[in-house]
Amino acid sequence: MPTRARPSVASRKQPKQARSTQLVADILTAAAQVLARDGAHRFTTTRVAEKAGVSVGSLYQYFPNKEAVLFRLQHDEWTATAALLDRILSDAALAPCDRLRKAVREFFRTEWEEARMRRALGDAAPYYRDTPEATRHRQAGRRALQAFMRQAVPSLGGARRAVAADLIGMTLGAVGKSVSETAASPAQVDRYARAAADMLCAYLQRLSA
Amino acid sequence: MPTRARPSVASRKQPKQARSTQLVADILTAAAQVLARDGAHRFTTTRVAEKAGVSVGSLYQYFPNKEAVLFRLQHDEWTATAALLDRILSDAALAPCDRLRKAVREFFRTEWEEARMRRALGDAAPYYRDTPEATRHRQAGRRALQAFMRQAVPSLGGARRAVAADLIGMTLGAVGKSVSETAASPAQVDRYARAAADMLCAYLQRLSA
DNA sequence: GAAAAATACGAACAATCATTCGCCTTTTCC
DNA sequence: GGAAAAGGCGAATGATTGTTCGTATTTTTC
Repeated sequence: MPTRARPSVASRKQPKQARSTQLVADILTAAAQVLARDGAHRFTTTRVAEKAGVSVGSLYQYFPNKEAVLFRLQHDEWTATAALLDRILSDAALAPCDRLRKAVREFFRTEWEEARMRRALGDAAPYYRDTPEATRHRQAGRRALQAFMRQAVPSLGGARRAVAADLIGMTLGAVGKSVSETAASPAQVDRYARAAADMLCAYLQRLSA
Repeated sequence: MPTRARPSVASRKQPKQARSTQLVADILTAAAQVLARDGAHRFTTTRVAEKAGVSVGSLYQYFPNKEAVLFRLQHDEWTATAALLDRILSDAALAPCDRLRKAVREFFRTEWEEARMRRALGDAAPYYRDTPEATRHRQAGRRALQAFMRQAVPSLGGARRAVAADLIGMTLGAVGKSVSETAASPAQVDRYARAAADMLCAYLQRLSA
């Protein structure tokens, strides 16, 4: 696995014509399929290009390196997940605890549905984990959860609230990952989601008391 | 990264003389150092052998492949962690909740102290994750936690108790990992440990109610 | 002390992969 | 319609790595 200079994971150049836009889309679709089918271990640019019906050279015209493809996939996942959680957690029509319930359930479900690709993306994390873009995503997630916590436990001091928000975020992400790798059926996913929600709600109530 | 036939991760042959026993020990020490220093990405048998002051050929006399070295490292970690948690969680002198507190604190601390190697071992998980030995370890962990839960919430039905035990296990492991990768100081580790213990205890009490 | 068993060695082999670059084709723009 | 820009191609390159195997050394056995 040769490692050369790392031009970050930013895009190399923007597609300007319709066919190149399609080409990038094809590459991303193929990348997701290769990741799910062959695993992070066998995720190679050649294989992705082949699956997409495209040449390797073309791939490198829009992605500076392999990491960039993986990061783009993860980026899209993060964006979708962030939108989902943001929508649920800021829904003032529901009590904080109910929002959490709903968030856990929806999140666990989507994680489980794409379990194979998520797992492979997790395995590939070392490739993109430490990029500035990844850090920015994590920060955005933290802020969203802290905003939620301000509504859920307004009486709690800022420092302790921040720790609690981090803990909930970690639990959501980490347990979600565990569940999606462990659970065998949607029913089982829901059982774990219910249990996790019970736990988080119990924690929330203890914090407000 | 060539992948050939996989002779599992079992030992290839047992050292019979003193010098070979020492050689295996040197290899494992070197492996831990290489993992911590260079990361899973650059963990190669050649590098390990070099660091150990030993030839690659010798390494392959006692380990069937690279995975086996990694698995052995993880195996030793698991064994130590299991002993630690078992000891704490079965200490009848403490209330269940206090055992959990102590377990979380101790576990988070040891995770954090070896953060670099743990993270790299986590990155290397795809190499050994699906071996029967790994499954056996996970099963043992589950059983220990279920035994604890029988004492902590005896009134709860078996099925729900099993789900709760799994959830606590996932939370402990997954959040511990997150914390060890995130926390910057022992004080911060303890803050997270306290918060996680609060959460788990609140859950335990809700379950008994 | 000599044959046998165990150990140790490390150059060589066989894959695999990320990435480039010279060349050709298609689209855009005037 | 033709020049220029954008897109597309894929064999070749340069590295790295996991693992083997023939040979040399050390220890054990009798």
